[in-house]
Amino acid sequence: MTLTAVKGFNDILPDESRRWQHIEQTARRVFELNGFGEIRVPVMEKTELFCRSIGDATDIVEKEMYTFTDKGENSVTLRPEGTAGVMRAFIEHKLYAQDPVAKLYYMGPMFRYERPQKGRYRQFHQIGAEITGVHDPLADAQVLNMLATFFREIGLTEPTLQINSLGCPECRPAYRTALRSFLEERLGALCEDCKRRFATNPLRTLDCKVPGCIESTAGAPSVLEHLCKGCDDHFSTVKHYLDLSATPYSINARMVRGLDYYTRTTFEMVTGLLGSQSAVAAGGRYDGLISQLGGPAIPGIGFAMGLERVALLLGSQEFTTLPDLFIATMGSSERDVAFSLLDGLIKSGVRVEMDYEGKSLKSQMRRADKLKARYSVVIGENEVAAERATFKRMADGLQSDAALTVSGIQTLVMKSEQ
RNA sequence: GUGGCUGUGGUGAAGCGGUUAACACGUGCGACUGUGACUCGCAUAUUCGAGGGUUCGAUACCCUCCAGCCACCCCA
Repeated sequence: MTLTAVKGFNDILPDESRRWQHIEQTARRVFELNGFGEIRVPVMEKTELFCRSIGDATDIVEKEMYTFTDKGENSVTLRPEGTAGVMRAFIEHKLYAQDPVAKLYYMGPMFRYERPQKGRYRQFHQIGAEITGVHDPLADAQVLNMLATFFREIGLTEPTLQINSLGCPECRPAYRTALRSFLEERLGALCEDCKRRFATNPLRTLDCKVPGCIESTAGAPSVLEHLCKGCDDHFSTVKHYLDLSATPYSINARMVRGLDYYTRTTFEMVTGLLGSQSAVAAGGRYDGLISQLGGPAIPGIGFAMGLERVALLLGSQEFTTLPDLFIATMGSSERDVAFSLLDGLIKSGVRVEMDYEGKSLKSQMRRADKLKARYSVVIGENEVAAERATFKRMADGLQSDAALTVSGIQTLVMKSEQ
């Protein structure tokens, strides 16, 4: 093995790729039904965009970005997430000017320089959606409901919705202070990581996995009890709408997000089936982000889901399409007829296969079987002369005679579809 | 960035100092010279992640490196 892919960058082979297409198509259908339109933004942005949106002090920006200087001496970065780029485009094209409410979705590769592990790669893929311009909790509820619907449609019951509110710049500082003084008293009992978190990001101690920390922080003050009137009302209304739309959820007051821009509603779709990668999709409200990026003071809410993780949850479900017909030929003179048929049938929407290399009939039949073709037909001199052939239904070996023409075969194949 | 585990064919793997590197699946061809699936036969790793070392001899033991996986950190 001389030349291999870059660490953490994977090839998606056809079988896997079909599973991905199924996920993408389902997302498109559900999102479009909700009135979202796809936006396609570049995979690379100016580094500054991510520093200003995600937050300079976050791990993503500090140590996980693919940042380099291009030939024009500009610092550019392969996008580590989607929202920042979408919001940059939103502002750049003044989308708010033509419609106060924008509903956008996107899908594509993201890049983070992390140590690869199950469900986490350096190039990974996300499908995300954003609503901008709506303060009302109805937007939160629609986004959450849409996400839940997506998972239901894709056939998964496993990831479950957890919601929380992180408050706003009004009430969060007070909560931070309260939490900090609570932690300060138990600092000795916390793990090394949590001692560090106490200084850098005290909220993070709440989702530490070390048993000792879970125990010591059990009685920690809850964000939800420190919300200001506005945030509290907002959260209640979100819950109200979720109940109205029968969207199942649970409240997790210890849920923390890794990006600085989140305010108020935050949420995750979590699973216990992916080891440590429990978050399959996550997001939240970001009321300050757009203005922070130099745009108008417009609120937003959105989420992103990890395609690799959804694909893992779908497991080995197959999404292959099988050939309708395999054409076997006796000799080289029949291959012209076969190829013309193949061409005509494909053009009329029939999935056909034939042998490429003039192999023995036995080999061709074996291949027909291996490809799981529904029908097979053998074309020899007699068939060409008579313009009729015997078609064999592979499943049970039943043979039937039909015209050796595109329309003749098409009817035969279509007829047996029901 | 830190830790643990693992590296034998297309795949799953046996072998743990001297073997034709077992077996199974897969793949190709044939038995059936105009028909697949079942069965049977043949073929399919000059080589055991790479480089050193120990030894008469190393896939096996030692060292280094590399890769993969999983976990931590963090995150979708």
